[in-house]
Amino acid sequence: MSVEGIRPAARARKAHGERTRRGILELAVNLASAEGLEGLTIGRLASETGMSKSGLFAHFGSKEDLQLATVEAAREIFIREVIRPAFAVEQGVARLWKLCDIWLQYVRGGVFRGGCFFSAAAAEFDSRPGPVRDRVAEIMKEWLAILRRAVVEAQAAGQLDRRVDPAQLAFEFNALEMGANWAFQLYGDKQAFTRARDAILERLRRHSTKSGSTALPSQKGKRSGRAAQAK
Amino acid sequence: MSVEGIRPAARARKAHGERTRRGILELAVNLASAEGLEGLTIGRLASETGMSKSGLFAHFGSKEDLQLATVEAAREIFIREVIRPAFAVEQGVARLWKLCDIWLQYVRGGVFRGGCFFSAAAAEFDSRPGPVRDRVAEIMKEWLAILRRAVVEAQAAGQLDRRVDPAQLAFEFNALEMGANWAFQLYGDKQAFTRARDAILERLRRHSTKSGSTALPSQKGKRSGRAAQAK
DNA sequence: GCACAAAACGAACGTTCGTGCTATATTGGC
DNA sequence: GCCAATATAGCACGAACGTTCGTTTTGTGC
Repeated sequence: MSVEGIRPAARARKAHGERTRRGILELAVNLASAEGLEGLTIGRLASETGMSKSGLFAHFGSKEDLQLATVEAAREIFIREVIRPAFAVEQGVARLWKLCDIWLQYVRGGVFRGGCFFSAAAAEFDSRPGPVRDRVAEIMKEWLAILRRAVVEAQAAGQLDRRVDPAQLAFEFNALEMGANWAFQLYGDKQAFTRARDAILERLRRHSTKSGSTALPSQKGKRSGRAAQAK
Repeated sequence: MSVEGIRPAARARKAHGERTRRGILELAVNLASAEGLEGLTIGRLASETGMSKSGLFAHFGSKEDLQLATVEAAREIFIREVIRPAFAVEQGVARLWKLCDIWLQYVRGGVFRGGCFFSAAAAEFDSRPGPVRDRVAEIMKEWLAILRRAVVEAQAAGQLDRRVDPAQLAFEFNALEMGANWAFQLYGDKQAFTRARDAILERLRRHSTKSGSTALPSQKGKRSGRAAQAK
């Protein structure tokens, strides 16, 4: 049923529909990051796009499918905005640092209206079993794995102390980032980004070998590091 | 309107109602920690308590009042379960550590079905202005202030390096704790508690003076610290 | 220009939500 | 044991939810 046995001949055409679908999802991601994936209502989304409820609904078979599509769209944005730029940098401490730094910028810069989409989605669905929860958990595991791998690569390159546990460091960095997101969303506290940044940098510096620490930004005055960055 | 101009004469009596109200809120807190404060529906809460919707509703003037009362009830539980036990310990590094340790235990032990009530509530309401959001933000600020003050006291007692920024340390500890909560809720990963614990302890030890470090648990083998703790 | 499928629409469905009204138990003070 | 206040129940409401249906518009291949 639904969109399963697609349309053998058509399919290739799919002229206009794909574009509107993209447009819908773009809006959906932003709405959901602020109001939650459950608070993302079809009526609201319809009026926001200027479409009718039923017209919009036809693009997805059910609300759950809409939620899953929204999660997927958010993942692509995340990859484009965070992962890709960080992977443009060479392996090692440099990339590890870039991953964290860009993440903080991506939240601070308001790529999503409600802060990190996945932090919000994870909190919302962590007690709500189902495909949405599963997919969100999977995606966040991907992110943690990327962080962990970056640590391992930095160690392999001789830039990071081999005694640090990659999973432990990934956990800590992720926690600090999400902590900054939390403080910013709840209090509008931009200093939280500096705090997370400082904490991560401090840890990176402490465990870096001489060759690794050249990949880190130069140490400015202890206080408030790079406050001028995005001002 | 609602419960504003209360009941001048009565009020003092308030015989039976208070008990049922307590009972309702106890259930409400647990439901809300799992399904969210918005997902906490009056009908659901009524059937869960065996009351009628309207009977239950009469205890609170509106859903928002119910949410606020639920938040307050959660705060009291948090104080009883975390703050009070930690304040039974003497000021200084010992209390600071106890605050973090008990927090982790309180989440791990499942005091609330859905993990830390306030992490969930903050994530849910951070983009939803109103009294509920304000109150939640206020309560979390209290918590951060308690952490910060514990750091200051430890410094005043000469147990902690005076150069560390109390707000920074409070931010980091809080982030690590919430990170552990996140990992546990999403993956059931109990190791996350060990990770947060290790990270916090490591930081405490590094900044402790000789007299301060005696207040910390003895350093067991680097690996997995106190895995046996609650098993 | 005709035919046909994709895309969008408008109206309605059954449910559930929060919230009022009104009536009936239950209770404490005299 | 009565009275007033409190506590709970019953019922109905308007709105919003996700979803379905039949119809109309739109766009292209022949």
